[in-house]
Amino acid sequence: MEPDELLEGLTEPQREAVVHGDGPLLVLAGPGSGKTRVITHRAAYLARTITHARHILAITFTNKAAREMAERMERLDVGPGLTCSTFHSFCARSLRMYGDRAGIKPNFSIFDEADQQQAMKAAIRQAELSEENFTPARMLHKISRLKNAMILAEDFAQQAQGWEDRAVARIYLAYQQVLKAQNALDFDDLLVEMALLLGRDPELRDHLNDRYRYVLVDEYQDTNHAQYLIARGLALNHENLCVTGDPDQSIYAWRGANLQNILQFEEDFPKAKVIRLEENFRSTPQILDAADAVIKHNRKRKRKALFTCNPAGPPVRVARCEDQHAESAFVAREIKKHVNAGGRYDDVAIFYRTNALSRNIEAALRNATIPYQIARGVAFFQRTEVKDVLAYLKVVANPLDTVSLERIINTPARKIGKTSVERLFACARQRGRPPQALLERPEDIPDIPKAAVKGMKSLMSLLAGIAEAAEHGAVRDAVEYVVMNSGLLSHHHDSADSSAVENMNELISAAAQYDRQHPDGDGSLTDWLTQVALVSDVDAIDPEVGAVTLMTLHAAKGLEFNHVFMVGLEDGLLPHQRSREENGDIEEERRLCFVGMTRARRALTMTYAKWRESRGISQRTTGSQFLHELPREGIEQITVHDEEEEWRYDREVDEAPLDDAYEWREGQMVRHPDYGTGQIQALEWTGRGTRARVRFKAIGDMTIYLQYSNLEPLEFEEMD
DNA sequence: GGTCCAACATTTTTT
DNA sequence: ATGTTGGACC
Repeated sequence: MEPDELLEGLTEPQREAVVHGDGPLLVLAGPGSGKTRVITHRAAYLARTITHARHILAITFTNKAAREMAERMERLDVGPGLTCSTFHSFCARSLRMYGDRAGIKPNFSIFDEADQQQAMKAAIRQAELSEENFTPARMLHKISRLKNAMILAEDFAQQAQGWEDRAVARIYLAYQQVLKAQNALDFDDLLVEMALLLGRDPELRDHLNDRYRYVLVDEYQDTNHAQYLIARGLALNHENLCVTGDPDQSIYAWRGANLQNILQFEEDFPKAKVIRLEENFRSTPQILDAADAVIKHNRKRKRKALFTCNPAGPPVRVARCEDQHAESAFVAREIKKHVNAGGRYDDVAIFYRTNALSRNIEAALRNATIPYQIARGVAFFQRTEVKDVLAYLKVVANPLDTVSLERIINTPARKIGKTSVERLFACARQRGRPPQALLERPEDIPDIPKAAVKGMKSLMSLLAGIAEAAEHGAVRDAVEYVVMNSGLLSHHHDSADSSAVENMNELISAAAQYDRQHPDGDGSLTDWLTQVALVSDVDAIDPEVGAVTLMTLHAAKGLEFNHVFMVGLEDGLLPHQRSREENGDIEEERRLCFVGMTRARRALTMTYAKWRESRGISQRTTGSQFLHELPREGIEQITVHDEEEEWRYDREVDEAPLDDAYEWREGQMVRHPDYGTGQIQALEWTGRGTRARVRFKAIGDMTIYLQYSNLEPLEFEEMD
């Protein structure tokens, strides 16, 4: 392919971004503006003209995005040696290669959430604080935020003010000690250590700068400070850093993403060229207008002109449903209609704010025999039996990994009781040696019952067998060896949950697939474990699987579907209640809504339920304020009733102003059990919920919180 | 060491 | 309402 062919069919700004040669480049790309196309064509163009594929590094946030990008670049014939990777896997790989320069052993374990939890419990104990007051989950979150901001344990210990922060600092220090002792890094450490390494080791930095002469970071608006330092460090010498992103799609501030990274790019890199991609090639004008109307309500925002030349499509629909059952049944019915009219299941996606909302939808889809896939890739790897198998392999790969050792030492049972385990760990601490080293001679550990000694010996020979299998064979062989010889198979075979055995077999298949991807024997157990540790929810989604896709709004970023349903558009759900509480950010919720809406190509349906059941109780809801922010025109309203097991809905296309879709609106007549009838004068969304100023006929103006009052909307004919 | 029951919380979003 | 965890009991 000739370089010029790569420019065919591109708009002027797209073309400019593709041909931009050396120097920093910021591509501000609105939703559906062909960003991925620009990135892939740019990489191919660079590889064709001024560099080689092996000097190009593209960093994304999910494996799925990395995989897709690599495939698309391959199709453009970019050449061999290109690196497409997520931040985390790039860091993990680099640290395995170069970490020894910073005292990190190459076989380090990567601790997932459950592992972190265990390590944190140990740390809290070590810091002599109670799990009651310092819950592991909260501490992990706090420490994660600190790490994302590159505040190390030592730094924080120095600056911590007040009793609580000083306690957190002690826990942070202890936690890092626990990880260090186990030769383990958590997700955040991968970034932190890489950023530190780049900062402290100029020689390595130069080496990497020379290897990766063109660095490309996607979704730059979601980078945290550590990721920012990594991107900068990788491009320090050549400044060939191309970042793409959209401030309006920043949805990870809660996880430490720093919007300033993208907003201040031009100040960071004064020579930066800035290109705006504002033409949308994805959605209908109705969808784009609706999304634009919502996002315009954000104050902290740079104005951006979104436009599309796409032909008009059906109106954006807002469906008010009686309750969550009516809602999910409506969605299922609409999907059926779509398919009966010749549409495909994989045209359709359903988004929700919280994972808990998927349950109803799933039930309705199953009921209607609609095939669906759900973005829950990590769930598989969190299954007990899968975690067990992996823990054996992790112990073999990294003998210092005590969290994993503790998991498997007596699973399946080999007569090593809780007390024996405690004595083993106590003895290890006392002698300053790792527990697994003591297991070489279990009879030397004081007060261990004979049976336990025997169990420890059999565990050690099992581990030796796994190590042997891992050394000589493919990863598949090692995994299979664990499943076959650990006793886990029979342990789970007669358990009530028959899927356990299937899952272990599936894990073997996953390893086999990995082996096939590494036919030259360049794969390794450690590498596979890394890959497995870094899978994300969306990674499991196959866009062409012939099924409806279910996912959270967060997971939806970067994807697109012909028909999108967004459910649960309710006050407290989207925007989520938590965004109202301390340091919450309602604007981030609005961006989340914007991201969801702009995933839709042809059709967008937003639903909400008047009654929603959560935790066993049904509660009256209020429509999301974002619905009120939709434009006045081009919206179709649907009311979904629940009538005698027959789901029916009425339509009022464009006949009434949008506000009629909601029972709570200015001018609405209402009845209060104590104050009688009145009219809503004003509505306001506050920290405590939706607040209405009502002018009652009998007593005058009152301020009422909708969710706490038994206010009832009155139909026209009911008014006195 | 395994099973069963009761108490408990339910995590917004995730690499 | 439901799933998880911890403790009591076998």
